Amino acid sequence: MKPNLLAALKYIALQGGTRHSVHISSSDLASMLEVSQQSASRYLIQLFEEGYIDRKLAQGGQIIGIKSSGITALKKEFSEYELVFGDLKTIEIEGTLETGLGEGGYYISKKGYMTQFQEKLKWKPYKGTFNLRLDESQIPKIEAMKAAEGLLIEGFEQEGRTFGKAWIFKCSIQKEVKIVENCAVISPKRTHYKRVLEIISPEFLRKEFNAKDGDTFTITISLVILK
Amino acid sequence: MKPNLLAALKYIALQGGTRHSVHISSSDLASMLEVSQQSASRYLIQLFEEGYIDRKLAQGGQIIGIKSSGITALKKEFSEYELVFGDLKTIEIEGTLETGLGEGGYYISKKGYMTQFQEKLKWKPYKGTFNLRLDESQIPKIEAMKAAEGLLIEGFEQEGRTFGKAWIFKCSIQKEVKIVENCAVISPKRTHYKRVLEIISPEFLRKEFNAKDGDTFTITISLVILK
DNA sequence: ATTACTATAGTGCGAGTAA
DNA sequence: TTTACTCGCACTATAGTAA
Repeated sequence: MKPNLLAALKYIALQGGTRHSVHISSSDLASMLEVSQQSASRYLIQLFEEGYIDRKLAQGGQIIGIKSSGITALKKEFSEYELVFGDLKTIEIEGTLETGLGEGGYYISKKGYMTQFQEKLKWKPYKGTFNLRLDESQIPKIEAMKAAEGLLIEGFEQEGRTFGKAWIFKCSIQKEVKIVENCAVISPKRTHYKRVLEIISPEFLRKEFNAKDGDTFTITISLVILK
Repeated sequence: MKPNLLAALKYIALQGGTRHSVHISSSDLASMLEVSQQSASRYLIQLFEEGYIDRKLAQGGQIIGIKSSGITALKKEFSEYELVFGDLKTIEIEGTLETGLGEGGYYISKKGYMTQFQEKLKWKPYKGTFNLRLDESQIPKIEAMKAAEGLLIEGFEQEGRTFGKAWIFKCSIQKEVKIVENCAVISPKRTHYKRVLEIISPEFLRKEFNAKDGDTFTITISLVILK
């Protein structure tokens, strides 16, 4: 759906069009969108032809109702803005399992991290990480997660090396009908963005799910810190 | 700002552009918006020229940051969608005082309504209504209010006449620095929309505010029912 | 790989106007 | 008042291409 048709549809929604029929004239719409009456009229015709609205000409205007496909389009737009500005409590992200380089496992097994995990999560992570590869389309969700505040895991030095700060977010992980609660996503503080999400859990998740590389999982990340 | 420039700006925001600089190429943007690389390039130039973004060409793309005017534009869009789909707790509406026909006063003084007001609001309304005339631009807010659930005032019959159902919403009313809490908006259940908001209060508001017709007031309506 | 210019194709806009 | 058609023109999009 083209942006200016969506803008027209939004105007109808603002008049209450998602909840009941509204009486609108093409010149009302025109002045709101700052286009000519003719263009507004054309927009309404197009919205109708593309199945987003019902319309019926009436005395001094038209009676318009937004159809379900129109509401769907508006909601999709809203949910995108919500990722940027809304105060979301959970985010669902989809990814496919892949075998890491063992790096994640190396890092988390460091005592400096491990003691903090146990203290803050109240459970002891299994020694490896569960790595989900994400699609480009999931970047907005990752960004929304990074904008929230997780539990801070402090960095430390060991053997002359620096191990950086990280945020952790509690999450659940799901494949088909099976769900494992009490997992956590680790998000290194410095890296800008990454296409792989590292998850820790008290369980050995690969075995728990009987999973193989390429399997699709959905994780539900909690953005609120529950003490 | 034109809708398709806003759509481009939203894409940048979804990549995290409201919070930090992001690396984006014109072809990334092009494929998201389903336009040519050339058009996407032009959009970015326009967003820059109109002061919505900062940009700097870089290896394999460009580094883009959204400037405050860009964030303002996006937030405005978000707040409009919020009126339609968000679960708002309060809404602020502006209107100008006008003298009603005495009708509102006649209705609310009916015993059938008055006893319900006292029961549900815990105060006795002053005998008249305070009428604020609204601008067309406030319709979305009125619609958002009507979509919420207020306290239901039952209708009744008297002397062969029917007095209809209505919703009431608690609100405060403000002119400049003076605020009066404990007011309520009455919204008749049937009328489709009206350009006048009727407010009741335990006080004689005109006197309280030393107000005259045409004065501008802001009311803050609470959409959550506090028992 | 990029960005983004020029030139052309095409879409969309709005004035005029009929119903 | 409406809606919405035709039509001319302008703006916008894209192909080709240079840097």
